[in-house]
Amino acid sequence: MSQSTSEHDPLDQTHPATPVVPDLSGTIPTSTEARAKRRIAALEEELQELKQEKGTKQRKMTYYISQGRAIRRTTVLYTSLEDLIGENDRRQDRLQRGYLALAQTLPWVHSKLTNLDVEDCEDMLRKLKKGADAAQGDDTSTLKDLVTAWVNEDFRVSPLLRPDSKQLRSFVHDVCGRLLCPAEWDWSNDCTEAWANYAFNGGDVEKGLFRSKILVQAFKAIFTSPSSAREVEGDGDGANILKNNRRARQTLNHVKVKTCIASIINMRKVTPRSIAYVVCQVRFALSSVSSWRTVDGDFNYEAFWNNTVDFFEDVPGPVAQRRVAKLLEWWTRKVFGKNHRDDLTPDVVSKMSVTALAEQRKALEDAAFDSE
DNA sequence: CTGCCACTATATGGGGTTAA
DNA sequence: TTAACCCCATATAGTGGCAG
Repeated sequence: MSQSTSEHDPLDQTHPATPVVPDLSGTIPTSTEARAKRRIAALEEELQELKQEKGTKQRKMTYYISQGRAIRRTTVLYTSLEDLIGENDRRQDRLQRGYLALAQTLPWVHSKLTNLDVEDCEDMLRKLKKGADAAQGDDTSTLKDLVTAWVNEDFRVSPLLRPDSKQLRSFVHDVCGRLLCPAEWDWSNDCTEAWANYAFNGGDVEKGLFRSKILVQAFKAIFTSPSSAREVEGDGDGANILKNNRRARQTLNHVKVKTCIASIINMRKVTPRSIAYVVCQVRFALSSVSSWRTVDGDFNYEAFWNNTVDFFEDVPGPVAQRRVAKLLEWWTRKVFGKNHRDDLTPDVVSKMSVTALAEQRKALEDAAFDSE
């Protein structure tokens, strides 16, 4: 304990109780100097790599052409390369939205990146990562216990799941297998942890998607409290976050309600990325693997996470957009209760700021390219 | 290819701390 | 006092380098 407190920089004034979310719409994401330093480091690395495989540059044309021969054979038959690259750029937006999500949860990071020098910056990021991984591990272990309890309770399974061992989970176990099974497949007619009532409606893929009880339970266990997860039922609201909360709420909320993760990290509504996080955690808890791996057999967690985030953030049209917004509202109501106000959080993630960041990134890359 | 070693990431139990 | 968050220590699994 003494160690972690002593590590706090006494000059560190960026630990405010009520952080101010920076306005990213018009500003440069990080200080030009710090960014330049990082960029230089990256370029130097690149240069070294290029030196090692010299010779490719002289015969640029033939090299490109001969390399291009592989594309139809292995990559795409009809799609134009421009479309392909455009698609990749679109996916890159996910990273930028990620930065904005970071700025939302840790508003002080933005200015730190601007003001600290490179070494302090690296140190900060290392520590942030440490905390991030630790919290993830904690969630994994709590869910390992809780998920067994929920599955045992709700499905009256005959080989009861053991909280301390994952041997019997995954597809070995009928219920786990059913919950894990991809929707398009058929595991005794109904599949997948994500769906409401665990039934997948073949006609409308989205119907009930991301509304299953176990997901809500897991979400509440992580973001409000393990005990609050017990009170998830049917279509009711999650009005009782904690018994302890009620009194505090009645006396109007000047005082912080009992600490739960959501209030600690200043999360006032359910976000796409938090759902994606929970979905992956639950999927892992239901599986039989004992250690996080990006790829588990045929299943790729990273792709799974990406797809989930894109489902919410990268929405094709206005109709789907409305549906997704509805779903997020449903989640927020489910987790925080129907009287919950979420309009206190400034909406940093605006189209404006994403565009601004995209332009800046492009300018940066152009500059780097020109300097070669 | 195999065995060994070093290193990193993750899992997990336990205990400290805190808010109500 | 209790529930729950947070942190630490330790064990274990995965990874990569390297010599034989």
